Amino acid sequence: MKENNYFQKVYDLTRKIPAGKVTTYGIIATYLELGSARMVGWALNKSFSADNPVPAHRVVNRNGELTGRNHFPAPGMMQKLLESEGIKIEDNKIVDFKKKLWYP
DNA sequence: TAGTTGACGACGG
DNA sequence: TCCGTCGCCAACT
Repeated sequence: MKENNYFQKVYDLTRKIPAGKVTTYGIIATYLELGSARMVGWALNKSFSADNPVPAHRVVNRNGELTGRNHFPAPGMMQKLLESEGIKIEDNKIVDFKKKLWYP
């Protein structure tokens, strides 16, 4: 049952991100017309309490930095998951970020 | 009820 | 080019 809550939209969009791709808070915020990228981060923060798992590790900030990894159960989990999907991480940043970037 | 916080982004100096 | 500040809007205390 989908609700029109804005975090539900974020969850839904985030789940649509294909493996091996990533997107940014700004893109999601703009696409969903949230008005501010902070809302996206907040929604994902609550995603840990959501029933459905959300691949929040595929969402990074506009620099391609894994700023959200500190909010994961394990700090290294985010990088590990991304590497498992073929995304290389270097110094907490995504290598070839532009190539890995996914647009809704 | 009001104030503060927050996984960010854009702009100015 | 790098650092600092302001703005977004909703949720939490």
